[in-house]
Amino acid sequence: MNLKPNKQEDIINAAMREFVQSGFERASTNEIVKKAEISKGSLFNYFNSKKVLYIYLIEYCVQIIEGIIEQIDLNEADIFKRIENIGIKKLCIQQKFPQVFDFLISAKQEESAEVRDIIKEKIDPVYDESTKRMYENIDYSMFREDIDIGKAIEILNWTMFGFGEKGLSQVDTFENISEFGEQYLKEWKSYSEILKHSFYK
Amino acid sequence: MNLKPNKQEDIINAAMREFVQSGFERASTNEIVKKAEISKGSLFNYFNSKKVLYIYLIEYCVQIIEGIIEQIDLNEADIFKRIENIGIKKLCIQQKFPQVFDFLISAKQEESAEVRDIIKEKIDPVYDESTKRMYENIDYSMFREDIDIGKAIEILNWTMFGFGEKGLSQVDTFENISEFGEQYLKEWKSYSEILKHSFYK
DNA sequence: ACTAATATTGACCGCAGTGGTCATTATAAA
DNA sequence: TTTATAATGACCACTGCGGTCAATATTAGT
Repeated sequence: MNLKPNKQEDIINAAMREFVQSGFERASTNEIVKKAEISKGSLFNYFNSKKVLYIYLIEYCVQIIEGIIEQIDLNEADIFKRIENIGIKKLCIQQKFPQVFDFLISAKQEESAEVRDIIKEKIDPVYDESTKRMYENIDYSMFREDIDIGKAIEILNWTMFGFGEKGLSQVDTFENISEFGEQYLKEWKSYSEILKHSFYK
Repeated sequence: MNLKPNKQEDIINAAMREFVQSGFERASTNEIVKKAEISKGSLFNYFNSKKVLYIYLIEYCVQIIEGIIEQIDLNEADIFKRIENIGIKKLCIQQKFPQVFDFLISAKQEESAEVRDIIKEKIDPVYDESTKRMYENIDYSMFREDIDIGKAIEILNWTMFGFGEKGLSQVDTFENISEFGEQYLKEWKSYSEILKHSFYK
C-alpha cells in the first residue's frame, strides 16, 4: 500500500488540481487517474471512494499548514519579516505541491453537501489558529501613527497575494526552479520595501 | 424574439454564473434554464446552441467594457481619481450584471478548443485597449522620486482587487444596495488615501 | 527457477445528466 | 373565434460518471 513517494505526490497533485478546477462533485476520477498516470483500479484500491480521497487531501493539506504554523518564529516582531518568512516557507511547499493553498481555498468554498460539513470541521480550526499565530507578538509601534494599521496590513496581504499570482504565471518561463525562487524573493523584497517605507515611521 | 428586458437580464446573468462556475464545456444548459426560470425549449429558441449563447455573452460583455473605456475621462490625470472613477462605473454595472468581469476573466482562461480561438479574437483587443486607455495621459510627476512607479501602480491594483473581493463577500449583509454602494465607496477612499499618502510627494 | 502473494490494470456496469428537438399547449393579436 | 406567435417539458441518443473485478504483471520467498 505504501508506494513510492514521488508517485504518491503525483496522485496528490493530480487530484488537487482536478478538485481545484472543478469542485468536489464535478471533479472526475477519470481525469485524476489520467493526470496521475495510474489506472482507475489503483486509485480505488488506495482510496475506496472519491469522498475518501477528498478527505484525505484535506487532512494532508491541514497537516502542511500546521507545519507552517509551528515554524513561525514568534521572536520576529517585525510584520514584514514575519510575513516574508512565511512566504518563503509557502514557496518551498509549492515546489512540491503547487496546489495546496488553492485547494484549501476552494475547499472552503465547496458547496457539496456531501463534504461541506466535514471540511468546515477540519479546516476552520487551523485557519483560526494560523491567523492568530500570524499576528501574535507583532510590534505595531513601528507603524506611523497616522496610519490605520488594520488597513495597512490588509494592503500588505493583498499585495502579497497579487504578487504571488503574478509569480505563478511567470514560473513556467524559468527552467531552473531555484533560480526562480531567488529572483522571486528578491523582487518581493522590493515591493515589501515600498510598503515598509510607506507604513513605518 | 424581443422579450422583456428583465427576463433577458435573468437569462444573461444565469448563463454567466453557470459559465463562470463550470467553464464552457462543463456548464450545463439544464442548470442555466433552471437558474433563469425559463424552459429548455425557450433557451434553444433564443440561441441555437450552447456555443452561440456563449459567444453572445462574450460580445455582450465586450460591449460593456467598451462602454466603460469610452467613458474614461482623459482629463483626469490623477491616477487615484482615474481609477476611482472607473471603479464606480464597474460598481454600477455590477448591480445589473454581477458576473460580467468574472465572466471575462474566466473566458480568458477558457481552455475548450471549441471556443478558445474566438474568445481570444474578441477579448484580447478590448483588453489591450482598456489597459492602454486606463493609463493614457496620467500625470506621473506627482509620485515621489524614490518610488518605483510601476510597482506602486501594481500595488494599487492588487489593493483594489482585494478590496473588491472583500466587498463582494459583504454585499449580502446589506439590504439596501445603494447604501452598500455609498459605504463601499467611502471605505475605498480611505484605502486610496493611505496609498496616495504613501506614493505621492 | 518456480511458486505464492501482492500490486496494477482497463474493460465493463448501471446510471445520471448531457445538448438539443419538437409535438403540444398557452398566450396574444386580429 | 380564428390565427399567429411564444413557451413548454417529455423525450432522444449519447457521453461520461463512480465504482467493480477478473485477468495480468510484478515482486518476494524459497
